[in-house]
Amino acid sequence: MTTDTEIATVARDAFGWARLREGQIEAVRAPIFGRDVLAVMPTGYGKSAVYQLAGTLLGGVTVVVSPLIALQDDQVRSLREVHGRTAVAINSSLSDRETESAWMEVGGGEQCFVFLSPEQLAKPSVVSRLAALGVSLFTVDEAHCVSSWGHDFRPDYLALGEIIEQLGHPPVVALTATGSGPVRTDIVERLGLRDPLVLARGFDRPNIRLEVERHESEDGKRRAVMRQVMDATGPGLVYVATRADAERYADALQAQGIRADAYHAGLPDAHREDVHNRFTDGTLDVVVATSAFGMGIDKPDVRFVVHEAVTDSIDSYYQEVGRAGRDGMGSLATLHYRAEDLGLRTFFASGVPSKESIARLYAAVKKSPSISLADLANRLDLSARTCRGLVNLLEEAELLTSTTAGLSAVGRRSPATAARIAVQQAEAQHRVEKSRVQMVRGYAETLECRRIFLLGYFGEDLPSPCGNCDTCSDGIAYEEFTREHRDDAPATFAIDARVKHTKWGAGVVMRVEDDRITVFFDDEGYKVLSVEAVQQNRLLTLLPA
DNA sequence: CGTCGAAGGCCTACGCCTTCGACGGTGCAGTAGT
Repeated sequence: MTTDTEIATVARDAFGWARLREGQIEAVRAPIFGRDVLAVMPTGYGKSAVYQLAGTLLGGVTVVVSPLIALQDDQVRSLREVHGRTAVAINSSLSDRETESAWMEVGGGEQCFVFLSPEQLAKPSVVSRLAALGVSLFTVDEAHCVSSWGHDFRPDYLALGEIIEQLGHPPVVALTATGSGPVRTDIVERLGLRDPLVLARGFDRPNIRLEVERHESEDGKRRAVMRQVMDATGPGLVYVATRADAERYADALQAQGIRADAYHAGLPDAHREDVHNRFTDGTLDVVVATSAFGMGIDKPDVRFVVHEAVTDSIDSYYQEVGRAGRDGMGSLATLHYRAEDLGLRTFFASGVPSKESIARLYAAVKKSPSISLADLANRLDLSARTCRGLVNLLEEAELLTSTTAGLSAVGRRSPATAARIAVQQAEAQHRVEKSRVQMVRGYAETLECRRIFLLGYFGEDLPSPCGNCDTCSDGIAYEEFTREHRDDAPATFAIDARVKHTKWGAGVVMRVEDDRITVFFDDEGYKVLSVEAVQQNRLLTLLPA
């Protein structure tokens, strides 16, 4: 185990870390031996150390793809100032001269970390520069963004797999703090990871108490949220669904003498930074935020995370909840649940592009094979982003391929047919997203132990009710648990089994209970089936793995 | 899909109700204009 010794030596000598966790060592070892790795580890576990050590050991250029410039700057500062490494972030905040000097530093011969956004990597000039230098390690930080943002919001995320190939597929390290089975599969597929080592560590956060409070009226919910935050002690986060709500609650809390402030993407950068800093240094107690507040927060003593509304998925919910109690001390996560709030999330999960726009784009590509994305956008008078989104959709529907040479159509279809297929593809994606919202409903309405439900969603089995959630405290969770673990439960499908449904096609068994079985279907998303119906009507057949 | 605010109706004056339309999240990059 020479390598483990080397890893430990570099950790100590170059970074000053006396001890590494077992998961970190395993994750570093993989790329050293040329193997891709997907590491799912909570913030604070030491994910950054994985690429920092692997990059140092491998030497040469380590690319780190990171979604936020602020995050990149933090990492660069830490690498340079604390650890004395060579590191640069290249993005639009740099002048032309600064960009050149940063590239000079990358090519300077020493081992170097280069932080880039996916948008930077979408530029051929950036990729060819990297290809000329040679890349030893390719890191994707916050890798769940590939899955959640790729389709429409930040489409350049979907091109990363192709970029990795263009760079000769150096070892890839993908890092994220969250990810259910389907999200992990999605990350592996989109990045084109080869036989990756998949590591998941430290999902259970037993010190966070889980609660759900149901509300009938909007007013009742508002009062309950206000009351809870006013009575709470210690720093905390309140997650809301809209910017207007963030400001409304922040104002109301301030009026009650609470040191609270709002945080959302509509506020000036300087103000956002100020809120972040005040929360970190303890002069601000409560941040009322949209989902914009999150990545990059590393405050150990957050005592509560209150959700004023549901999130778009359990993945997002657990990630936001995970910002509580990093110090291991008792903390509280409360979801204030109103069924009506699911509507907004379902709305965000809708919106299919028009058949006309797709047909036009497909026709244009057929007419000019090998057209570049930029030329295509120009010709159709679309924004680069809209164009990229449509191209991604067509690529996912296998109607277009994108190579270094440009775009070209696959097969010989009429624009109308292509549009019909692409719309079906988009609708399938939306069904999947809506089913993710429905799983949040499932969590909010479950009678069983909340933690068993959450960890089960992430593929981890908790052997007995946790004793630290509302359903456990009420005793309901134990009744459910006993009922579901009767000895006479009929044998069904195993977790992770690949199955085929008579109507919904192929899927993977996510969860098996006494009377229900949860399957994630490729084109439908999550579906909860009754075991009785499955058996009587032979709805599911086992597929070879 | 649901909520909120504006506008309009009611019909006697101020406020209450209904109806209708707008709006809702996440960030990069690059450009226009000071």
